[in-house]
Amino acid sequence: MRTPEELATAFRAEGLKVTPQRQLLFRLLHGNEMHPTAETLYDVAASVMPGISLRTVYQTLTDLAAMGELQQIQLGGAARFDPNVVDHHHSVCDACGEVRDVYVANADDIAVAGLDGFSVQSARIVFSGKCPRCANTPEQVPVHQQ
Amino acid sequence: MRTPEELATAFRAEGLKVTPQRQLLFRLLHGNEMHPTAETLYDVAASVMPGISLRTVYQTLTDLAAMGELQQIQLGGAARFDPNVVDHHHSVCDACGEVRDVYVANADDIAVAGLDGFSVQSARIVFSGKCPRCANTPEQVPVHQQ
DNA sequence: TTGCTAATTCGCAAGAGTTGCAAATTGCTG
DNA sequence: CAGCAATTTGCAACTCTTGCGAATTAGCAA
Repeated sequence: MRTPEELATAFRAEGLKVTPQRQLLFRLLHGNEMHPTAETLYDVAASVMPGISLRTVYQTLTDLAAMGELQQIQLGGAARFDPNVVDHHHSVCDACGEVRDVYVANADDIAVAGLDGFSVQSARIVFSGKCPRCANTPEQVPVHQQ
Repeated sequence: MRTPEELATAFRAEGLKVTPQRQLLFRLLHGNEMHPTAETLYDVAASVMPGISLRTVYQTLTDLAAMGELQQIQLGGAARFDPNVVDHHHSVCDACGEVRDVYVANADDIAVAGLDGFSVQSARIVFSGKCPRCANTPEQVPVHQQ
């Protein structure tokens, strides 16, 4: 995702308005590595700007995703949003639900059978397992949030 | 997923009962390559056994998934269920929503950075793009079902 | 600066997908 | 064949997300 300033320009260029709500969300998302859900982001936003609505957060996230500034991750439950649009993948801890970025070096080298004629636009890998923290703490209730 | 007969035995071995509803679902799922949702499967089941409830379909799918007989695929929208538990991955058509099985030969060879300490239990790849049929029919309304 | 207009915000209702619950039913074991 | 625990069902409730309409507001031009 680009900087809040660049996004402001990009939004105006598309005829979209740069409201205080959006500026706040731009700032909260920029460089954010927590893979927040709409609700999580809303909670943080609301603590800074009490009147903001969850509806607006959804709206802005949708806009950003449509502009390719955000990657939307579906893992079951609420969608996660990732401002990191560099080619990368994700790991998900089965115990605590934490999502982290993972970089796969030779992803393009994988040999594939079965997609005859299918034109691949993107490939996304999700690694499931236990994060270092949870690997040592066997029984734990999934939090599904950071 | 094992055969309906083997599943019947396996269920009884776990103290679970083998009801007509479950037997029907076992049969409908065995060798099924359509990656149905719970609702889709329910529709087919109900056409054969009119009284069956959607709740029971969810229940049985959950049981089978917990026993490792079914792979549950989250792509946004309703969950898909795949009785193919051989190591494989999936492609999803952005236009029609069709899900197909994809076999990745050297999936274990991929070099990964960023999962320091994370113990991977499974890796799932989803390829997005256009299926052969939709690649030639540019503008189409997504059906998200077969 | 002012006014206009289209975009946005916000709250609520509604929609999709899924799960909890309790009463009635039914496999399975002895 | 009796008894019990598992299952089935229907419904309500719950989570996540989107549609809608009225009130507000950013951005542009004069």
